[in-house]
Amino acid sequence: MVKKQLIIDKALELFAEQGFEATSVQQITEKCGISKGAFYLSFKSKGELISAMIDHFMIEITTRIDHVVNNTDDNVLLYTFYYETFQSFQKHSDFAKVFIKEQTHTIDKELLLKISYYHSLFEGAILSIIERVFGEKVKQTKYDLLYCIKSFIGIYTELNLFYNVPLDLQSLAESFVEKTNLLAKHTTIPLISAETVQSMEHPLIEEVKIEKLLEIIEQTIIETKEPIEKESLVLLKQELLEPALSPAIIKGLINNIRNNPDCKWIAYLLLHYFTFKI
Amino acid sequence: MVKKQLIIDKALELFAEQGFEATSVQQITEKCGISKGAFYLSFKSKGELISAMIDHFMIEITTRIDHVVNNTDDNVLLYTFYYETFQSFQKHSDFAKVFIKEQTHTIDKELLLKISYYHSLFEGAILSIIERVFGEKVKQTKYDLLYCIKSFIGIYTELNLFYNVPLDLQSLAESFVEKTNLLAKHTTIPLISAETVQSMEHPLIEEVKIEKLLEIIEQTIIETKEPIEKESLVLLKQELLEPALSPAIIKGLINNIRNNPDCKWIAYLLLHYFTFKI
DNA sequence: TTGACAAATGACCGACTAGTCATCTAGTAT
DNA sequence: ATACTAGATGACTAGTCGGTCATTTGTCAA
Repeated sequence: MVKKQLIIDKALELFAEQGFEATSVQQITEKCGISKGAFYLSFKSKGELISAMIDHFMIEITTRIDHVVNNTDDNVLLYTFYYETFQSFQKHSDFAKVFIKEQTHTIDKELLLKISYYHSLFEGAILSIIERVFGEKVKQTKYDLLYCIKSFIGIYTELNLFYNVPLDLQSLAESFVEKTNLLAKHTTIPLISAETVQSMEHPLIEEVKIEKLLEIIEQTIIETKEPIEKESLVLLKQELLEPALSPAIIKGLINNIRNNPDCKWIAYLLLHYFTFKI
Repeated sequence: MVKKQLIIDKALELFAEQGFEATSVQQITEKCGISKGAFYLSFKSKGELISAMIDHFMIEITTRIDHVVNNTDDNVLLYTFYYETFQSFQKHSDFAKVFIKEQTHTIDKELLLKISYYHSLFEGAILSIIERVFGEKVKQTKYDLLYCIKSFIGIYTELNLFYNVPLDLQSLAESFVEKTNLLAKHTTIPLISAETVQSMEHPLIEEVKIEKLLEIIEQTIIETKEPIEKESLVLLKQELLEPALSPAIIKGLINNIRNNPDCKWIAYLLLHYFTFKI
């Protein structure tokens, strides 16, 4: 669907300037050079466009960071994480702007749920990095670190996306690594405990259930042309229903699909599903 | 004007939930139990209400933090600053929510200017604290520190205002003081230089000019009943036009007016005007 | 050339918005 | 009792919004 992508692209430009609410469907269709009716042939509603847009970019960003982090040595992990995150945000800067602006501003409950889902994935990634890099040493202060890392990324966001400050991403990442290490090594007064995090009024995030996963896979099997991807998906679906294959084979099958844009989200979900399982 | 205050209070509740745009004048008047017409007797427009609201609370918060900071020893300055800031935000939590949510979201240029004006006052306060506490030692990294302190406050904001996490403000402030000291003492890789800050695309903030100051003072002289305040204002106005009095007398006159709610903003502006001058 | 079908259009709908203004009301002074 | 006035009202205007749908257009095969 090339039309869908056109609408997402043009709408994103407008959203970045004006926000969701202030941007009308009319403005979007004018920028696309299509009629208002044509918009509703691609999306059921304005909300569905926003939802699709968030999925599109967050899948892109999440899978990329995840892949890089999973294939990096512990000693440069923190640096790589910062660097790749900044890279991702820079690449999709319009989207990043919108996402940050709207996260506190949206009223729509389903959208909020979606946003907090991706946020929790991001937090999970940071926590696993903290555990890999610092381990037991930061047992008391790992949530402190989590929030500090998040707010360091926030500094980058503010400077780069909202004030257009030219920044060297490498020295930026280095600087944040230094700060993170300092805080990890010397912090004695914990700020946020595990209980504090528990007590937070998080919106209930639906676990990615196996049924949902199967549904996505089936849909993709139908749409995919490539035979290797198709067969891999069929086998992986079989594995979800009836575990039989060895970890190496599973890993291989996931690797078969992870470079296909239509499959990378499935690859991400399956990877996390099986690592948790095994 | 008790009606004006009623509208500000009720509107703030709605803004905190829904934001400026999503809240209609109708909703506000319904919540106040007044007619739509009555709203426009108190405010020229919806925008003027928002503007007045921001002034009302930011003057409150700014003057309070400024006063506390100016009357605190260097050795507990950082702690006191964090603590008082959190206190202020907690006290005006609805406003804080709105202010944070809307700062990236507003399109209205005049409003943006107002918001960045108060932001720059806040940044100025933090910078002067950094200089007092750490002095020359953080020459290279003082802007790093500025942004870290700002983002620490952002952590508090996120936890307390948006996730309603119960927090002990004292240990929170202690924890942030420790983190700030760590970063100040050991950071070797600067992130943000003075040039970086210069290059930021700040909206042009109008200096508070002497004419504007005189205007506000004259207006307040007319409105004020208290004879001491009135006379102090008259003398201070004279001093602005023709410097004659000694610093001690000026300080005394400012002290005369700074506890009066209608005058505290003038007190703040004059204090900064004269310390810069002398 | 015709018929069939999908793609695209934009006039239209009901619901909402900020802001206005002729009208009304309650309190005071004479 | 009368006249005046400041405050309050809500129907109203002019406009925007998201979304719909009867109609038109373009593209095929027969």
